[in-house]
Amino acid sequence: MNDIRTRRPTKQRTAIEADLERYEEFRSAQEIHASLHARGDKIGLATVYRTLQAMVEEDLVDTLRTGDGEQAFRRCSTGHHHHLVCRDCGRTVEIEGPAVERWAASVSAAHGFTDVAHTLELFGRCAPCGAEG
Amino acid sequence: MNDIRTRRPTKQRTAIEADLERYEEFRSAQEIHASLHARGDKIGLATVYRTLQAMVEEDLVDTLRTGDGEQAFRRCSTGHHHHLVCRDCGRTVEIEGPAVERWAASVSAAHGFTDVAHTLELFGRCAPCGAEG
DNA sequence: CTTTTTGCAAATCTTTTGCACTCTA
DNA sequence: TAGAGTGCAAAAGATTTGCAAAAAG
Repeated sequence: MNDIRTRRPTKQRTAIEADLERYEEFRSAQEIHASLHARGDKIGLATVYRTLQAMVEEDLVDTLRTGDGEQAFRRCSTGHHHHLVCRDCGRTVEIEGPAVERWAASVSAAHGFTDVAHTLELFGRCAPCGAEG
Repeated sequence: MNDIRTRRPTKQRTAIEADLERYEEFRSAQEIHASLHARGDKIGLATVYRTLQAMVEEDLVDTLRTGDGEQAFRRCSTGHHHHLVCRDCGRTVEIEGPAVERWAASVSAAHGFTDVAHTLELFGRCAPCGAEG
């Protein structure tokens, strides 16, 4: 296990951070890798994975699994929130749920659990897709 | 694309349905396959995948991705609920969250989404593990 | 007898790992 | 120079697919 604070600011790492900075939404490691190559940064796929994984551990990026089995990443946004994803077109809406946060905290406490985190994603069909479907 | 209604009730399909019936929680295809073999049903892994996939399309089973990248399945349950899992010992508590269900419904509606499903899991440390940790 | 379903193995795809090499501190 | 970080290719794991054999209608 590496100490997070000893990580070196390499060209690759910097490029990945910059790339993440340019996007708000979740993208798969493969997409980020492609994005980097498109910009001319020849970074190995393995490095992208390793760096992204490290960033997750450093709490610099959020991660989730797509319904497709891919792991997706995005830079940590300021506020903690969840997603409402259209299962047809992939359109994603960020939603905040203070109600859910409160509920999660109280339920956890009621069962004696501490240090609780949660994952919550909503999948549905957005208005446009529902109309044409 | 096959017509759902023309699917034949084979021994394998029946065994998988029976196995799903015996469990309430989500299990990976691999676990279900192992479970079947443990009971003496020698069903090919590919068949398990194919059948499970078909059942998802028929809305007979729910599916989600684990943080591990595996796809998990369970029979469509009568009572919808979530899980509070101890990240140390794995102890799992089933929790119902009418508040969350309501919240999810209203948020979805507010954004014009229909046919919305959600996944919600809580991960923390249970009292015993927190005490000794 | 015709068509669907199965099993097996090979193929895919995403992610991880081994290792020699490069670059930073 | 020593050790962290990288690239490449091979390895792992989960899931899918091709195809001939078996089973259902």
